[in-house]
Amino acid sequence: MEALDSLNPEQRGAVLHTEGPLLILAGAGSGKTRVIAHRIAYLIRSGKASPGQILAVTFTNKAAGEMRARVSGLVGADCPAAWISTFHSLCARLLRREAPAVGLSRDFVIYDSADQLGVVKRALQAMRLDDRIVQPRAVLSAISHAKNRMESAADMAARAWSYREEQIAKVFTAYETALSEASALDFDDLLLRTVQLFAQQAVRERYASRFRYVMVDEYQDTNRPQYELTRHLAAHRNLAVVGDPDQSIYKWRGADLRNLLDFETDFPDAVIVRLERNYRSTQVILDAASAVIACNTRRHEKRLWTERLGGARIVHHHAPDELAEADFITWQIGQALREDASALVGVLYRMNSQSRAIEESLMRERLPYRVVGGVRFYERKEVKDALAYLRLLVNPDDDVSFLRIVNTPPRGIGKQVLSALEAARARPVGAASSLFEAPGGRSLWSAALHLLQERALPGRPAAALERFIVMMEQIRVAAAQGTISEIVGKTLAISGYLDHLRDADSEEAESRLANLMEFVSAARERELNEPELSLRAFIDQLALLSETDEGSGPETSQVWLMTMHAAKGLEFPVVIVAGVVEGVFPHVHADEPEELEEERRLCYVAMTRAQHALVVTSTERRRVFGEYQATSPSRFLAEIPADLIEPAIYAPPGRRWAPGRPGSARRPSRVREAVEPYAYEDEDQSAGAGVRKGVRVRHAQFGLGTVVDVEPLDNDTTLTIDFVRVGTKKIRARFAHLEPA
DNA sequence: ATCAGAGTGCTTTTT
DNA sequence: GCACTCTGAT
Repeated sequence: MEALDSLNPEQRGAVLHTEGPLLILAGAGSGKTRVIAHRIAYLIRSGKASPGQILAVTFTNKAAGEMRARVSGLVGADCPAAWISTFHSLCARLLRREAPAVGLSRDFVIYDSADQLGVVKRALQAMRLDDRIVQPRAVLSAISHAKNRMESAADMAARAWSYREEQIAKVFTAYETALSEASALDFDDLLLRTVQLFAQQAVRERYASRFRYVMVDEYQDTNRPQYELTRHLAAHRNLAVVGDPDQSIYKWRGADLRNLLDFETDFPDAVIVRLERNYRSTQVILDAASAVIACNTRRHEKRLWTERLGGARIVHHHAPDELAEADFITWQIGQALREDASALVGVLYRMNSQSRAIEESLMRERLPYRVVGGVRFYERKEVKDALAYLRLLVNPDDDVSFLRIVNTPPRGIGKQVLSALEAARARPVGAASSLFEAPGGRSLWSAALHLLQERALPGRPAAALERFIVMMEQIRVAAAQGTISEIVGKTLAISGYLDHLRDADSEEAESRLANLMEFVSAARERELNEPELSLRAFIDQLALLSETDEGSGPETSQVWLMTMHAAKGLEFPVVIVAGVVEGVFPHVHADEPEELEEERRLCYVAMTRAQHALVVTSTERRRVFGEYQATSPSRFLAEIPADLIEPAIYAPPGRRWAPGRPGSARRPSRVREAVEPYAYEDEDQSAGAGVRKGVRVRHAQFGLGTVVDVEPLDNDTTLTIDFVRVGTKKIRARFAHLEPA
């Protein structure tokens, strides 16, 4: 067990305490992933459990993948038998096995938010409700909230106190009917149905002996169904949960901090381990983040410490607008990369819409970057279309997929046919008439079969519909054998999708074709990694991919753009937090004290992602809905102790638009390229040692100057230099790379 | 059936 | 400023 020597005493305690309930309160950067990995490895190597008896639940699939890799490294072998996954993937897997036990078809599909939105919109139409008064998104969020509280549509109807709420409850009912008729589950259903499954004692006992040791990460962000599921899974009480109350940022999604805070009440004999030593950030970053989070009133005092004393001060830049802000960020990234060609920079923002300006600036400078989240690959139209064919193949009742592709590419099936299908579906239908008839018989697919059988349609539409049905049967035959990538390829060919795009012969079609090829490659890659992967499991995986799992841009890229939420669990040597202004961060919508505290926790999460350097930016004004709006620096900036933050030394490249000459956009000036990189803390500590008042120096960016003041700082020196060209500047000696002149 | 153009409402955060 | 929907022309 020599591997345990590398752990500190608290971490080791958490690893070795295997029997009975354990609560690990892990501060940011305290090595909790390491602890969980070691714990799993320890359970296996000590013979306490076989890999198949271990269940570890993480927040994202990516985190699960990392965990798995770490465990393999420690154990010295792959452990595919160990269940390491997200709550949602776990539930999907369990339900695929046990579906009939809760009256569910094994062929259920998983509806993502776009699919859900489609269902709600159709329900609103059917109910003749104006979607301007009852917005689909609002309905969806009300439904999700209800499900998070484990309330049904009937519960919602019962407690409705306004006309609007009654309407929403009705849509909820219609939504549930639609999903059940399509044999579909939404994300929340995955959890709820699994909880329902585990209400059966036999199931509970079976899995309690199967999963002898259960671990749950990010426990502060679990919601009610996840909590119940955890209790069910850990009936044997060998449960270890890991969390940090200060990093709870998903209350809006139903997360309940009480799950973590009440752990001791739930398990009075729980052992508590506190991990307070931080291995990630410098003291400066930690002190700043701690000062900010300390402004929250409802919280337990916690002291994080590190041996990395000192560190560079946090850099703040206040830009005129979000375009100038983006240019500064690009410049700052250039600095960091020139200093360390292999550095990683995380650019974090409050909302996805902020990425555009930054992306454009990075593109202008040809700096490769990767966007995590936002418009994802698997949300592209063509990829969703391809997926819809596959989903309909697996489950013909999937109405959302049916509607998506029945006339894509165009095959003469329009409004007429569709309303005939809707009408036919509303009527009770006779006995099953085909292999493809679903048991429920109320889906659009079965309605189509009926209309054809009863010759209830005029000739031309009937022929078109029949061609579609025959085509799907052809795809089904073709898909009966071959690998997943081959099935995808055949599907796209037989459906006429590829031909349709080739005929279009436009740039857009070209890129769609490329994306589809990419999709086939992705399928190929997956089937190579996982030879036993079924088409159904493949589809499930894609539905459950999370924001952090996929992103656009090369995996190897050194600049990562993402929301602060998506950054949870990640770390970067350099972190830039953009748009730190009132209204954006904290968001305007966060007006309740509770919500404001959650924003502050988000700020804490963002700041503690940084290892060496933290840069924050704000703006004088920015565009909101295309209109300029004045903005002021966020209150969070004022909460950072003044001695830990300093203004950026940055010479803006001048006006983006030359006055009076519209259209003459100037690229940021060339001067930038001559700028010397700045250093990290492990860089030469003696820099600036020979610099004294009155000495003439040369700075790469500012040129010649005279030192007018020298102030010692933790382990660096602040120099005040009077430059010939740009006037007096305050500069950190270690970063300045000054030359004697 | 499909396209182009006009009009509208909206942006938190995500499994 | 954009993505989405609706409308009317082909």
